[in-house]
Amino acid sequence: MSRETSARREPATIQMVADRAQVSPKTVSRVINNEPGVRGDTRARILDAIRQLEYQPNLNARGLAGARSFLIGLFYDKPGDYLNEFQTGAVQRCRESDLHLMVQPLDIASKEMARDVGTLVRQLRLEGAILLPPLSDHPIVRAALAEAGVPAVHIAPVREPVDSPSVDTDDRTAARHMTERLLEHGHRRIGFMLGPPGHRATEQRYLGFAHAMHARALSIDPELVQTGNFEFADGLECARRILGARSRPTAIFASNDDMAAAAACVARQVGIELPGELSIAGFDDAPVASMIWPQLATVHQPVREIARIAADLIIQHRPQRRGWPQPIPRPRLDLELVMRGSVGPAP
Amino acid sequence: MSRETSARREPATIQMVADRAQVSPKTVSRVINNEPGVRGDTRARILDAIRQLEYQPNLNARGLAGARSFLIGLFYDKPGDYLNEFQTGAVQRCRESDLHLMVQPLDIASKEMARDVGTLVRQLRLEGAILLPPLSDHPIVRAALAEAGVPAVHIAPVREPVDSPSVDTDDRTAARHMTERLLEHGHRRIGFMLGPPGHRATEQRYLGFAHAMHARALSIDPELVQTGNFEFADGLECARRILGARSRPTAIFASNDDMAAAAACVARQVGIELPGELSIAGFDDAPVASMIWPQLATVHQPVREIARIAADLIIQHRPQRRGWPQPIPRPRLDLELVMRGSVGPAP
DNA sequence: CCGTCGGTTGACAGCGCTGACATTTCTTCT
DNA sequence: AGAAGAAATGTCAGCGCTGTCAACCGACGG
Repeated sequence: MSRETSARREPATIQMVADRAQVSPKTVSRVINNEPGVRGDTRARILDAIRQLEYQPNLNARGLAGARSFLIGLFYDKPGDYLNEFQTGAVQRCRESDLHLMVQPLDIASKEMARDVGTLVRQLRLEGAILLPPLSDHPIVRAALAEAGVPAVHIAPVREPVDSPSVDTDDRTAARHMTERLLEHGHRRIGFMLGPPGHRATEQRYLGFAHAMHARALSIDPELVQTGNFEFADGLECARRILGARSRPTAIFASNDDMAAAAACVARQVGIELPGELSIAGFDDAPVASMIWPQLATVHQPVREIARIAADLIIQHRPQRRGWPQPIPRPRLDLELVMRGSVGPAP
Repeated sequence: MSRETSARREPATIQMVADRAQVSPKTVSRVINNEPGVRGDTRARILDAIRQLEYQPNLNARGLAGARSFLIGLFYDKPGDYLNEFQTGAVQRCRESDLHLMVQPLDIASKEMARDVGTLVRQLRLEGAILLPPLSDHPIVRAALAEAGVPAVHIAPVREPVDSPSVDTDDRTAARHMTERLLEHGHRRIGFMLGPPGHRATEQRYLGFAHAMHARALSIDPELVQTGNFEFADGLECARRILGARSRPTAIFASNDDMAAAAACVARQVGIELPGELSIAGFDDAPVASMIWPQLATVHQPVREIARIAADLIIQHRPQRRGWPQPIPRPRLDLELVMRGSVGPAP
């Protein structure tokens, strides 16, 4: 018959469903949107018709008529495992509520970012936005979202936004615990690899580290605290500085796994045995943590969980439409240590 | 005044732009859609008005009226670096053409997949879909897409779909070259780690390996060829089998980097020195390849490039709407070897 | 028996834009 | 200058759905 695949049918419309179920389109609409005030048998009849016709409401039409979009935006700076996990969790949660996730990388360096955000947000009429760090602290993004009236959820912001929810993890406590573990293993000279400023993660993790050290009245040698940018390549440099210090540490605590892996690399290069001569701890429990040998002791981040919660906040918020509930929700999750081979007794 | 952020303006409509530019909405529409037949000065006037009003066309309305959606779907099975890179490239290309990317994980095991795809595709009226392996060979997904009449681009399918384009890389040649390098280094007993069946990648990579071996009249010890599933954890098992063989190989060629990393891990565990006693080569040039020590020799995949091409195929296809051009495009990219420390002379 | 009321359902307009086609304006040629 | 044709612009309906509000239904009380 046709040159195209044969089974291709035109999609059903709400009118067709209405006809079949002997009701008005409006009533079908009520059923689709789970509105109350439809008698049980009517609903059943409509549901039947929907099933038979394999009807799928047209999102464009729904959005246009209802001034909605069924879209949530996920804004991120750099791709990576974190994004992957987050995205997975967020998509899952969205699907449960008939929403869709638009991913949008935003170049944090670009000056056009405000425009980008505005364009996206207004074209798509996003119903909400999730900001991954370090975007969660970016004033321009925040402003653009606020101006467009899009409710935003901030993930691990350094400064909690007064008027939007945020989702956090207790990195500080976890870092303290990890440091304590190192101390229990007899380590006293411990190096720390900082992430780039502007990330809550690096701040909190260092604070936890410092807290544990000070609690034991141990001093932190500034030479052993170096700043990286959470990336492996940079971590190499950073690790070389720490391991090249006048007095070498017996342990290094890196504020993420990529940098920890870099430290392990450098150690190998210069012939330091792991974990015999040097213990290394990371943070995040990224895939790489278990892909190197010895495997990295680290702190597990329940990223998917965080994502689900973030998406949930936006979804829950929607029905009200008029600002967030008071007080503004700020869930904070606890973290778990994952001890692995990279940490051993001090030499 | 208001309790919300003050600057919040209602978005402009095409009518407002039309009024301001003293033309009809239709002419504004023409400008927005880059249609010909608008005088230069008129166009300029309209562009001006658009700028002044910061007008952003409502995608829902555009889609509804024009039977479009401005959406391209990216379907994948498992998240990972490949997805990350791909997504990045695809989003970039989409933005250049005013399109948006919807990401959709699809559980390849689930029996509901067909329904999921159908729902998504029909609700969103996707303008095109990109299938990442191994989805690119999934008959149910292919069928669901075809039934909905959504043009699809298949990435590295095992069997090229007759009626849709595909984008490929010449994995076979690259694998042959890599194997030749190993041979040049004096390796004769070489192990190979296969990926899961259903991936073109694993097939082609093995073929290239076998080709190079046979060209030198070298036999392949079946005990040294083990099947993994492209994942690290599984690679550990796989590597143990290979390294536990009666006669140990002097090199291992893994069909992806995660498994190669696993091989490196196992080697370390059992005290085999790298690359002194064992050389390892991977494939993909994933981040982990440079995050372990010694760094992995591997084959670089231009994933973003592939993604851009895939998105481009869909975008280019759109204007015609009536099937793909003949012959159906099947770009195939060449791959480059990245030699790194994990490969050295045979002992 | 009628009025009233809560619960259901429907009529209708319109969301913001574009397709098809009509109309106007400018060129060009005789 | 006038006709014919091309180019530019406009008119109008309608995409598929939902908000608003009106209409309807049956049960109940007086």
